[in-house]
Formats: sequence, C-alpha cells, structure tokens
Amino acid sequence: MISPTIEDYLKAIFKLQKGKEKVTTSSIAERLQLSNATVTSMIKKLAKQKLVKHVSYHGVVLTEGGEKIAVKVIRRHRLVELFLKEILELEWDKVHDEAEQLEHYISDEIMDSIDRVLGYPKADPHGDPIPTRSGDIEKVEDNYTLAEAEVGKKLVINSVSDGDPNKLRFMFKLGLLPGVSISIKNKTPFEGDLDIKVGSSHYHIPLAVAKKIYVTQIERRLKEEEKKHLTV
Amino acid sequence: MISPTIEDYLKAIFKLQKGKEKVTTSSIAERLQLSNATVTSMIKKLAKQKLVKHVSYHGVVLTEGGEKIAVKVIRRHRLVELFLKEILELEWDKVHDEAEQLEHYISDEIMDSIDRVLGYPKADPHGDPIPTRSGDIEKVEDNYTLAEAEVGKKLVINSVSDGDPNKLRFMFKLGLLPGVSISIKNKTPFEGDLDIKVGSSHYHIPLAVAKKIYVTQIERRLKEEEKKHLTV
DNA sequence: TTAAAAGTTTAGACTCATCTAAATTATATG
DNA sequence: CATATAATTTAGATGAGTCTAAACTTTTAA
Repeated sequence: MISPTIEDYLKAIFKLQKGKEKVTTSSIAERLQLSNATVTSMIKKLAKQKLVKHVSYHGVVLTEGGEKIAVKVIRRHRLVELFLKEILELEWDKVHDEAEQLEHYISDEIMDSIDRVLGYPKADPHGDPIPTRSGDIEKVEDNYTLAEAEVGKKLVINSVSDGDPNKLRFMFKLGLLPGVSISIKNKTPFEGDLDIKVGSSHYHIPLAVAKKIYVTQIERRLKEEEKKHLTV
Repeated sequence: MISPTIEDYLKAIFKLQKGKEKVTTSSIAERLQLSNATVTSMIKKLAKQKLVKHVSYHGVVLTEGGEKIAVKVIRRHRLVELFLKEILELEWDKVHDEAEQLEHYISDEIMDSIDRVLGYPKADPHGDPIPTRSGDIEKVEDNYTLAEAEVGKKLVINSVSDGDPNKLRFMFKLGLLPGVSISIKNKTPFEGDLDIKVGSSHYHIPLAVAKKIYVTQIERRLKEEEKKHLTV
C-alpha cells in the first residue's frame, strides 16, 4: 500500500474494535504495516479532527463521526467486491485486493448505481453483511444462492443480483424481490431448473436465474434471533 | 485534484503534444494548475526515468516509454467513461470527472473485463477513439448508434455495447460484430424497429438493440481517408 | 513493592511534492 | 544588435507522512 489514507486508518480501527480487544497503537501499526511512532502521530491528527478519542498509553476508540466514515468505506468495499465478481466476473481471490484500492475513489453516485445494478444486496456471498446507505449493519447469518438451497425449506430472499436487465425484469415479474419468502418444490435433475412457490403462485425458473438469487433459511434466521435475545 | 501522479503529467504532455505546439513548462503548469517551478522539478524526475526528453528552456517531448503510459491512461479513461455511461447509467456530464479519478486505479484485468462487457468499442459516443490494448489509436471520424443512422446508407459497425448477455447473444447470432458492414432497409414509424441487411441476410431488430450498436457511414469513412492522403 | 520487560510517545531527521522569489536564458522590439 | 520583456530554472522554505532511536509510562513478576 502507498501511504494509508485517513479512511484506511478508520477502517482498521473499526475492524480491530470489532475484535473486542482494546485498540492499541501497535495493533494498528501491525495491520497497516507502519511504525508505532507513525501511528501515534497520525492518531493525534485524527483526534484533533474528532474522528477518534485517544488517551495516551491507553488506546483509541472511534467517535460517532469516525465510525460513520469507517462503515461507509466498508460498504464501498463490499459492494465493489460483489460488483467485480457479479458484473465483471473476476475471481473471488482477486477481488479483495482490487476493492482495497477502488474503495477510496468511488463516489456516492457510482455507489448507488452499483447497489442498484446488484439488486440492493444485503450481504456478499461470503456472508459478510453490506452496511446500508445510512450506515446500519444487519447481521446476516447465512447467505447462499437459490440454486444451492434445499428443497422444501422456507427461504427468504436477501438479494437478487444481475447485470442482465432481462433476468431482472423476469424476477420482478415473479415477485422475486429482497425480503420475499419462497420455497423450492422440486429440482429437475441435471438441468437444475427449479419449481418454486412464491405466495400462492407456483413458477418454473431456469438454473441461471436461481444462481442470481441469494437466500437465507427462515428457520436458521429465527434461531439467530433467539440467540441474540439470550446473549444480549 | 490532489497531487497529480506521474500518469497525470504524462497524459497532459501527450495531449499538449497533439496540439502540435512545443510543449512548454508553463503549458503543463497551466493544465495541471501548478507553479512552473513545480513542473520543472517534476519534469527533471521524469527525464531521469526516461519517460520524457527535456532540453532546458526549450520544452519537453515524451519518449516511447512515456507515450506508452500516456496512451494506456487515455484508454483507461475512455473505457471507464463509456462503462459509467453504458453499464452504470451515469449522465455524460458527470462521467468525465469520475473517470479522471478512477483511471489511475483500474488494473489491467479489470480493464479487459470492462472492454469485454462493452463489446470492444473502438470509440466513445463523443467520437474519441479508444486506444487498443497494444496502444494503437485509430482515428474514428464518426460514431453514432444504429438507431440514429439513415435508411439506405452503407454502415460499418464500430462496437456493440451492452451489459445484457442476452442482447449480446442475439447480436452475435445475427453476425452483428465490430467491423461488419450493414445497411438499414426500413424503419417502423413510432416503434422504431429496424429492418437491416447483413451480408445477404435480412433481419428485423428491436430499437433497444439498435441503440446498442455504434456505426459509421462508410462514405464518410472513405472521405476521411482521402483527406488524410491530402494532408499527410 | 519494586525492578525489569513491554508498550507508547516524543524528538529529530528524511523524502517528497509543492510554493515564492531570485537568477538565468530566450525572444521580441526599437 | 542591444536591451527590455517574457519564459524558465534554481534556490530555499514549508508541510505531510514516514522512519529510528531515545524517553517515558504501564504491566508483569520476583
């Protein structure tokens, strides 16, 4: 990396913070491959700009403003990753490094456009949630394509992603939109086409379409909700 | 702009060079909004790297290596512009500034992918030629969509551009590929669908497809060739 | 409880891209 | 063709981001 930007510092601190541990100068230095001295002086500047709170010798915490920026960068990163994979068809192992560069140079307007083309996804295929435009991060427990889902289980659509307006229009017509509940009635062997139920309607959809619809099993989703209630 | 990169300097020199005039320190400074002193010292560095030839007080010329980089940046810029317009559907007036940023952070692999998704275009809709992967710049005299072309004229396809694989497949099947000659036999009023002739075959194509095919009138193209012969 | 070890900050120096002002070189005009 | 004017380069300063080494604070453990 060239000189990390302010965004890189804030993102690093955000990620370290999620690890629950106190965020130290040296942990940031480690992550960004810089000397401790460099990080200390940069942290002082960020503190002056009210992006972090810093107590000498005792670590760093993001302010609300700092966190907002960090989350925005993460949103850009994940959407760009997904975009590179889904629309430009790059391999997963390459998209991370590319996104690491691009995340700093994508305007809000381009972001919105990418979000739209991808069908407003809630998570990337790794299962990492994509923060919303307003900065909320919803936990996504599970996220795979309809093509991979089990027959019979109740499913909910997380996102429909495609660069192909025709497929999109097809999905819209069938009511296959984020948040909608569906289930698979049958899978044709070999071809892999699916019979699905949406509300009270039954449809037959091609495999290519099923591969572009990301879903979660409702049972698991509920289990996660319970877990949350127990632990919080 | 933040501090211009080496690529920005080379691109600026390339463009000034096309204007035929001697490229002076001050013309570069003007273009990049820097002081003359700054440009002089930067030019000295570029000269040390063999990217430009500099004779004190007498101007600057790109070396072969420098020109190669400049052309590559211009290729990235124009492809990114077209991509933002065609795939992400941004307005033309916004596309330039965005591309100005992004052109420095797009890898060769992403470039190839964008080129493919756009159908290997030879020019952007402004008519500016897009340099090839190997750095050749072909003059493109004229470039508009098939939807806008005149009935009866002989046309040649410059590019077929779409994010939609279905449309692309449709075009391929009909042999609508860059370099191919076609003509319009008839336009349906209102709907705007077209009857076209490709080789000895006749087809009927929807307006939506015609809008994604960029063409040049063959007569004009010949005229341009003549002009070249006269002036060179 | 205190001394050694570990972690953090400060001091001072370096490089880089930039600037203004002064010095130098080229060009244009009487 | 000599000199005034314009253009270019050099000199020296500034601010940003980085480093190493020294100074300082906190933690650990005898």
